[in-house]
Amino acid sequence: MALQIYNVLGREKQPFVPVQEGKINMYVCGPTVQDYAHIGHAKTYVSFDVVVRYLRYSGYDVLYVQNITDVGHLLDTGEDRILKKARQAASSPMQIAEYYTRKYFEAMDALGIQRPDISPRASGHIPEQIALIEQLIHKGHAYEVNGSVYFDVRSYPEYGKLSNRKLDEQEAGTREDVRDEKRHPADFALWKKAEPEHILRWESPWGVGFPGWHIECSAMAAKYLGETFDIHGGGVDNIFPHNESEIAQSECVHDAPFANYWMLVGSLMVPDAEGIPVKMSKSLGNFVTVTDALEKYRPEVIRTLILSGHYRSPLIYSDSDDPEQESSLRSAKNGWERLMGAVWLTRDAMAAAPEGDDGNGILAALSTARTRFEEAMDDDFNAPSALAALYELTREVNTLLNSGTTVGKNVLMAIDNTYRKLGGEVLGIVPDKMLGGTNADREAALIRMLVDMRSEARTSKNYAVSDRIRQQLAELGIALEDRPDGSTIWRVS
RNA sequence: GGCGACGUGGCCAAGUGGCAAGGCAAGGCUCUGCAAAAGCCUGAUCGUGGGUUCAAUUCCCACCGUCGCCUCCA
Repeated sequence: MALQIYNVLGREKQPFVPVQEGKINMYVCGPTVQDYAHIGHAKTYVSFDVVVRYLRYSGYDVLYVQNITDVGHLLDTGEDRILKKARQAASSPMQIAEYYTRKYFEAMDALGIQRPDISPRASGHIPEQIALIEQLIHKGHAYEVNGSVYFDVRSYPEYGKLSNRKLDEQEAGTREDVRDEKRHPADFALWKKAEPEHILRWESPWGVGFPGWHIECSAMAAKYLGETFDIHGGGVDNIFPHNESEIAQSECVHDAPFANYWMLVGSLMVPDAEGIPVKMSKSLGNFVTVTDALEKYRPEVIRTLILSGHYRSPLIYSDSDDPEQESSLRSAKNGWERLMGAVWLTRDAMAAAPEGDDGNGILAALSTARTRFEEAMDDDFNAPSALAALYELTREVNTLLNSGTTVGKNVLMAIDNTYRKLGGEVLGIVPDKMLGGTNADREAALIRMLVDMRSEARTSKNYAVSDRIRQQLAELGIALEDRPDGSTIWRVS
């Protein structure tokens, strides 16, 4: 089956047809770098990471652009967020933005998210934004008032087509101070005049000021991907006004469709005091940073959790050390460990396996798994269904490898390759190696040595020694498992 | 109030007009020096009430409930 994508523009699953055959231009709204990245960001960016990985796996040449918004947005009070933060920290705004930009990349890297091909900064594209605004004014879609420029929503009849909103049904804007300047309450700022105390400021044809929130995405998407590109992604919470306004600006400037397919990711939810799920967000203060989550769980586990739900659905994030309490993370961890158990078993067996095709009955299961996996992913990137294909394969692999029959090296390599491709390359939940770091090989050899010594102790029924080795390794996070054939495998727990 | 999404076994979660994937948890079993792991077995009238149909969890209507957006948010 060919790739189908649920297009928010039209609200239906559609066959995917790129502008240029074999090539995909894709833009995803990035973060505003004004605080640490939390698990909510992780959900969105892991989801698109897997989308990009799968598209590449499918043979597409993908150009993936994700912006960094570092010019700040307006607060209700009219105060710039980054500016406010800078004042608190007594640093310059760009210093704050740079700090959180670095932290953002660190967090995403740690989650195994492949970097976008281009991560353009809004602050580095002020001229492009000004150029767009000038064109909008020239074409009658925007107007200038007192050094600020607003988009005239009534000049664009399609305004609201993404979020299904009608102008006359919207509540009037609440920002009293700016409402007077607007011709229509739904008009939004393209350029804002900077008050004297506002440090983030740039020269423009309308005086000193700073760009509105939505224009940077229109400017950078057009610059790197062209007037019309294939996929635009982001979180659903930005469907209005942000995404809607991006479309309006871009289509009015270029007189061409902006993005052909809109993919919006469901929000990450966290139970409140009553156990009712609410969106994780900075303003509610109910967020868990990526860094904190990674202190307790491996990145692959967090990815597994995120992929256990469809990208469009909200996902409940919960964790508790109390075994009686629900923990979606613990669930994900246990499932992931079972899957990885099969992977380690396969790789471990490879070292001593005879050449040949013994046990090649599993090849049919590998083929089935791959087919089911691809069918799931082709169907609007149905990761939970794809994951299920991997879990079913895992049962068959475990059965084979625990059956005591000989399995040839070629067959083991085929199994490993399937996990590497689907679980590693596409989903990013199957690491290449058990251990990371520069001394990984040496460490593995040392562990192997202890395992061998323990085996000798067991053979001579010196269980006091063998159990002590196992116990002490366990305390270091290395779990040993004795196999029916007398061998022992180890893994990081 | 407007717009949108959703309600599937204890929890999470796919899915289809025709006997309801998968994961976690629980119980039983097999294997085992112990441990661990793995495998097998056990469970759902798919929110409620109508309607369409030979047949609905799947389509339509109503209702109840939950969440999101409408203000900064991925």
